[in-house]
Amino acid sequence: MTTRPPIGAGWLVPRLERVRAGVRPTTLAEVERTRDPFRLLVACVISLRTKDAVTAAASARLFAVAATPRAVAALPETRVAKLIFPAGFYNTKARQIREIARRIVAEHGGYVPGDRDALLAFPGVGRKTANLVLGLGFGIPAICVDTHVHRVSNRLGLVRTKTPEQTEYALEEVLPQRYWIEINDLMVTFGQQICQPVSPWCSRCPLAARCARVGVTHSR
DNA sequence: AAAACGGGGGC
DNA sequence: GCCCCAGTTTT
Repeated sequence: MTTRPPIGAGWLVPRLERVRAGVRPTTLAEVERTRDPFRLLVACVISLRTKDAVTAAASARLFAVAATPRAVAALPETRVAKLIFPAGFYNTKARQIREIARRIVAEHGGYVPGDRDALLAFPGVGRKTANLVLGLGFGIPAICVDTHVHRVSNRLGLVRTKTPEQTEYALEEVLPQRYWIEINDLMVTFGQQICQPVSPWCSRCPLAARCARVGVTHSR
């Protein structure tokens, strides 16, 4: 039984940054270069169970027509649905997006609230979406755990958790707060390019030396 | 904790 | 056909 030295942020983060520097940004990352909380919020809702390229195209079409809560709230639900097609769940999402826009206008003076509980109260918004909006849109430290962040964190041995919410809290203990906002983007890129769900590229992974490889049976 | 939601795209 | 997808909500 060999004890592996713990992976510290000072070791981990520069290597993840190198991975990200080596690849062209994903289409969804381009969308999320915006700091506009409303666009981030809507793009996040659209992204649910939908591939990032489809999400990026869908949100771009919607924002070309309506990019503010007031403008989106004024659109008929069917119009929103047509604009975000072919994102998965497009009917459900159209209703949610419009309802979110309506409530931002009615309850928050037309501006996305920079408050986690207020964001979570919107339909279709969970911790992942709320934390991404807080981090990227408001600069409020938050770790946004999607499937990539959850899988990668556990596979590396950084945390040992069952649910994404547990991962969020565990990562807060492991990572200094200054990394909380960027760690999501870093790990997602890493998870897409190297540490894929099945058959990850361990042979070209800059973290392989200290990876616990939890749950990895086949690799390249 | 597990299933439902609910649908296109890629192979 | 079958499996995947930068989750959320309900049972």
